[in-house]
Amino acid sequence: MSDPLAPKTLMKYHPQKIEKKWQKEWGKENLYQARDFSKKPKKYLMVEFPYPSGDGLHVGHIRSYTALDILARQKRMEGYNVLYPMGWDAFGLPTENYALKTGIHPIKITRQNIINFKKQMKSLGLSFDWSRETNTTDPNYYKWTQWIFLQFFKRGLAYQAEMPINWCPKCKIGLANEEVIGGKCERCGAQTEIRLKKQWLLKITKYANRLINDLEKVNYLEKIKTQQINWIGRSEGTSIKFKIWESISQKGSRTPKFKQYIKVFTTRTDTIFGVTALVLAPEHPLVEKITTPEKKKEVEKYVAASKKKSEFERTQLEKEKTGVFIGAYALNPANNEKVPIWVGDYVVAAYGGGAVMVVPAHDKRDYQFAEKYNLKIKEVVISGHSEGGRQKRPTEESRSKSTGFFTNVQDDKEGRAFVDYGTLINSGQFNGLSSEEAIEKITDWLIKKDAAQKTVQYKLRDWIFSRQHYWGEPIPLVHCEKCGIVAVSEKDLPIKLPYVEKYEPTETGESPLAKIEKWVKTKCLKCQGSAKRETDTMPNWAGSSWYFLRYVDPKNKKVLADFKKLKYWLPVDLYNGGMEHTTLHLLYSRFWHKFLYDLKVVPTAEPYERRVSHGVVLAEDGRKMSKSFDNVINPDEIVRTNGADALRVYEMFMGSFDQTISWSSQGLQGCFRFLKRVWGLKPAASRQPPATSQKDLERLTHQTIKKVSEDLDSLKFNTAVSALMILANALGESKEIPDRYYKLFLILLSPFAPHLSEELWEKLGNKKSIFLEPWPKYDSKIITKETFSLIIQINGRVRDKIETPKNISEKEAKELALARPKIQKWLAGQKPKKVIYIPGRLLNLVV
RNA sequence: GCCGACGUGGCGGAAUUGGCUAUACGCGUACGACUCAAAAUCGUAUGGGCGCAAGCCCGUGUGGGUUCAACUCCCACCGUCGGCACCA
Repeated sequence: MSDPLAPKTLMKYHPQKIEKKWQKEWGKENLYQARDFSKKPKKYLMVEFPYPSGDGLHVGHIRSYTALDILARQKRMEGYNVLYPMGWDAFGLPTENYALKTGIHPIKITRQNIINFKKQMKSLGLSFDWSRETNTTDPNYYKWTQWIFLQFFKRGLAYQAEMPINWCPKCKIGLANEEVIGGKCERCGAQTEIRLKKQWLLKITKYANRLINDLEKVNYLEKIKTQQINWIGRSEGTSIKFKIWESISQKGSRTPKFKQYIKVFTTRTDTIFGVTALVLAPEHPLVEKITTPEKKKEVEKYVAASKKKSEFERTQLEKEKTGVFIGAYALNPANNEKVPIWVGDYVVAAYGGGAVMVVPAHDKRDYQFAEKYNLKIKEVVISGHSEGGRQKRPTEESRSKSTGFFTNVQDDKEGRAFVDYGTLINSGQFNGLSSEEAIEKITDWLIKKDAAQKTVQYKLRDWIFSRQHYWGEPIPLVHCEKCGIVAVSEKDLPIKLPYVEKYEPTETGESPLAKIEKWVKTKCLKCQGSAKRETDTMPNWAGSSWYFLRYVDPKNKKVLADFKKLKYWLPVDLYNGGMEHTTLHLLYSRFWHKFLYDLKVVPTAEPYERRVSHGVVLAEDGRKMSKSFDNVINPDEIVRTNGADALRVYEMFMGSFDQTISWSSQGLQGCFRFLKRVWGLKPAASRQPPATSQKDLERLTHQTIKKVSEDLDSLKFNTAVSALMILANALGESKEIPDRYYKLFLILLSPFAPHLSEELWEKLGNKKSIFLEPWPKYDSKIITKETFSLIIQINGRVRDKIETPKNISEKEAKELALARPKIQKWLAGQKPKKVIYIPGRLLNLVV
């Protein structure tokens, strides 16, 4: 039985009751609405908007949303005009697949899922500004996605090309290389294959350089920058022309002709004297033209076979390299040697022109290839003084060289190519040069002979932008028999997705939209003749590439967002999301933003000032949460049993924000207990505790203000919570807490556990929300004591501590130390040889 | 294979311009209080070894090194995790 004398305020902590109450209350007051052009300084905080799946909110989402919610609440209390919006990235395959399975229309499913997500978010007390909610599937939103596409098209940055694309036979959809994970479709997991298909592409490569250079302007985590740079993969090299020795292929003809040539890209021009073959990708246009008649059958068979393989299969390093000699030869422009031309599927068509020069002695892949087909191996670089100093393993390589490098490699399947920079041999006039020098000099020499060009290559490829699916933004173009491809008038946007019953993918690989004749048939804008709509749709990356702009002005009908408003709010000050989005999504949205910047539609060159990523939340068993493992944590259930505040506090306390972590139900209970203890703290306005203990409490409170404020700035939420726990423990020790410390504690706790804090705040008799209180400031005078504990070490080991005044001198410290019996014991009569004194820290006596 | 990170109690994790006898905070565990009992709650203890005790010694993956002083810096090795995929 409970204490009959206890007042009503000391009832048990029932989060369920107070949380609903305050969520309603906050909703009424519009506390979280951001004001355009407010005189307060602005702060734009953003989390990645979710894909509203049928599974509902994942506890990983909550980690991210809560973290920035805490910052948003704190920044408001610090006097900022905070924009913390939320929206829905709702186009995409899972919804479409689910719709196909159940027969419910994607529009309906999306609507239901959004309702559920929103309900869940509200039950967590997240302070989003719901008046700015956006949805990528809303025609008023995708009108502007289509508008942006039209600008790309009008400026020649959207183009069609017949592309060898990854084809997912299950989803019946073309995938960008970026979407193929391990040779498998990113979405459904089916093995992909290569197909040729006419596709829309966006010329992201035009922005490659700026996408690298402008990283200097922003504050991303270093590893995120590195990821972006590596993905773009800029490399400077040389494109070398190898003339084709055509006479060899023509029986009877004796005089060699060199009408055509093969362009080969290399970063290792210094190895050109070691070239012993060329290999073309199976897709290379010259393969068909220069293959000799007697080789034709064999080559065709090989090319056909390799087309069936996915890029992943073809490019496995472990896999044996295969190829076929096509009967033709080329001329090495450096030494006029005749080298055989092969076709091999380990060469990637889309990179460097789809042709490589084979230098077996200095490239691992080439070495493997040469070994298999008995090509010549010619050594042209040896280990030695290299001015660049880029040699990675000189000892091993030089040893193998001196003991007969190529005689004993037969049994070494790894290949022992010397791939580092070194000194040139067997390279005519360039012998003796370092690789670095040789690259420059040989390139210049070849350029003079008109046999080479300096070029920059990027790993980054243009973004394949069409999807043959229903649930995406229609591409706003029209195909006219007379005029070709014509842009839809901007006035006619949005081109709405037709509402139909059937939207199954077609066997032909065409979009389901192609079957809807009424929709497809239209008029050409130019000649008024009959025309057909483009039936491909956009990938779901499209809508998410610019949503942060729409939050600024979500209802604008004239432009995608008002320029003045953009100028007020941009850039996004802090953008948080999953590590898995730090290459593709981040790159794509930066690309779109730069394009819009060039059009003077947006005021900044970069969209996000600071980007951080949070770690994944794994299941309790350390595996990924998944229905099939039956280990998914349902947030609704936790809110029901322990309350949103406990869930929030636990998600912040569980570990370092950026690190992967396993869920722990017991950890959650610990945080729930913490809140229960907070609930039970008893403030007392009247009686004051003894002055001394009050002083300690005052100091601890100010220390906590400092700690929590600084930890929030550096996103160290876990240690901020721990500081709050320490303060709560101290408050719990004093029977009656002076109410100003109690209040300060509640304010510090409020961003983390908003409902509980608001409730307790109200119980104190406050009429206004705790979130209208200013964020407290600490007094550094109160934090610092006049005394400190001086560490006394002997030979670097701590042997004693003395509480001394701050400004004690070395001499005084030494005298104090030597007077201590403990120290005398350790010294055993010896005199210190050396004394190290760090003021305010320690005294070390060396004997 | 390449790139990046990391390695601290039974567990999640603190502490790194080198310096408060590393392990804050939380979990777990043990014992105790309350209870007929359990749950909840509260209290105490909790890295290892030796010791009755005072105390001493060893301890941040392993082995070396720099330093008065190393979880923190350097070298080598072992291990774990993440990302990428023959980029010429």
